[in-house]
Amino acid sequence: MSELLSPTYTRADEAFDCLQTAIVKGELAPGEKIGELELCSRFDLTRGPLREALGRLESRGLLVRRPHAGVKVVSVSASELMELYRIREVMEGLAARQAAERMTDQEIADLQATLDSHEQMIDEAQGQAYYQAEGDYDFHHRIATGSRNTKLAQMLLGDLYYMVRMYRYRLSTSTGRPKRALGEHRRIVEAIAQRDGELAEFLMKRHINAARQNIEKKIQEGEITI
Amino acid sequence: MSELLSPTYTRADEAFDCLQTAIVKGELAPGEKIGELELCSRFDLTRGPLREALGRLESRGLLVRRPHAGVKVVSVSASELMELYRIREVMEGLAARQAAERMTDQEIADLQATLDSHEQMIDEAQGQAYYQAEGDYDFHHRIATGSRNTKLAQMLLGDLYYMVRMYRYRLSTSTGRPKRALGEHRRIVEAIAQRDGELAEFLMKRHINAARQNIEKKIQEGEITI
DNA sequence: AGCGGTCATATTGTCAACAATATTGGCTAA
DNA sequence: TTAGCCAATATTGTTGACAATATGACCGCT
Repeated sequence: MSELLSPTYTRADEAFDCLQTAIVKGELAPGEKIGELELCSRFDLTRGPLREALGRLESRGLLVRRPHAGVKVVSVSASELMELYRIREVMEGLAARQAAERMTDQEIADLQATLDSHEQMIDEAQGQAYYQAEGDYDFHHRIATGSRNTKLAQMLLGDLYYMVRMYRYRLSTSTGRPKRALGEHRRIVEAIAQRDGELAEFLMKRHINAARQNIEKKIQEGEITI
Repeated sequence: MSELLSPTYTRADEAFDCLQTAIVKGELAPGEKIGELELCSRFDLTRGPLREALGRLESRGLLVRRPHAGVKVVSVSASELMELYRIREVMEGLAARQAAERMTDQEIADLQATLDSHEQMIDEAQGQAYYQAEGDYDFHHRIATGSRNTKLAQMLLGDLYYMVRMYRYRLSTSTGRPKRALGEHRRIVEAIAQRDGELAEFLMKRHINAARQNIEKKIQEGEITI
């Protein structure tokens, strides 16, 4: 974790980042009860900053605390994961619409460039899953910030994406349809480039809906289990 | 603040609630730099729990902290308030749709009953603004929880509503259109009662959009200032 | 007079000891 | 043998003191 990004990076920030990535990467198993002192020794922290970080993480819904009883990583059911995608659908739809209205030409050009590099990675077919997952994350990240809607970006980047990524890591599965997803990305960017917010919203909603159905199918077929 | 609601109500919880309501009610002015020790003496707390609460509040976007520099209540511009309504539009639209699919008949009956009592309060015309504001909050609150979408309800009740209410208090203005809003509420509940999720979503989005336009107009006319 | 640098101060960040409470194991009695 | 209760223990919640840093004033220089 880069201690040098911000000139003043407090221990609490460090604790927050460490715990968040640990939870997302599955190093802290969901449902597992975990003690404060154990966390302290593990991440070389003291309890003060740790507790402050725990408060933040609880507020974001990544873990739950019961007074005097300890803290455990939140465990979300398959149906709850589907609910997350429903939320993403409407919120990212809005983000796409506002991005179409507000992104600069430069940002749109950059976005198209990243799609090109994503395509190249997929064609080279090495480490597909990883690159596709990161590429997908990168794409949605840019749309969210491009919406110029501070709170919207904050909610997407700070809340939803971390929970979704948590499952990406645990399932260690990308969408499983990289080419198709890339095509959908391209059409969304096209709509944004044409400043057609309504179309961008529609396409984004359909894109996320497709991803949700894809995962739902896999769960029902028993390919993946939560 | 009721210390008896939860059997174990920690100081940090107390601090969190106190500060949140103080911010929402405008007792802590936006932009105002405020010291920790001042907050401690004001709410009779010690710095440990206070800092934990500050972390939570920062995570929720109600205040910002700069290391070694202090904490100040977030100040949101008029345009940012409008952005909040855009988010509400899509999220509460989703909530209404899912509520139509999932609320129990009993819950729907209760919802209709609350609308009746709201109507009565408005007709009696005493303390219109207050009751209408509370009634409106109550209505949207029930829809959010009725969606059975945990994360959605959490984001609406825990994040957005507090920020919106913050402005309600500061402007000390309800929507200014109680009768009309009540009629819109009724039509939404009708759609929910008929289990017509699509219609409920449409009506809810239009309802919030109307509220947004109403506030936007008032701001442009200079009736209210932020 | 205006500007830059330095230092004192006050405030925040951090830490370690103390108090309060939930859990767990054992014990007793039915 | 099992159910319920009680106490010991370990963990969390809280507190006050210590260290580090940003702010603001003062002074000297240009």
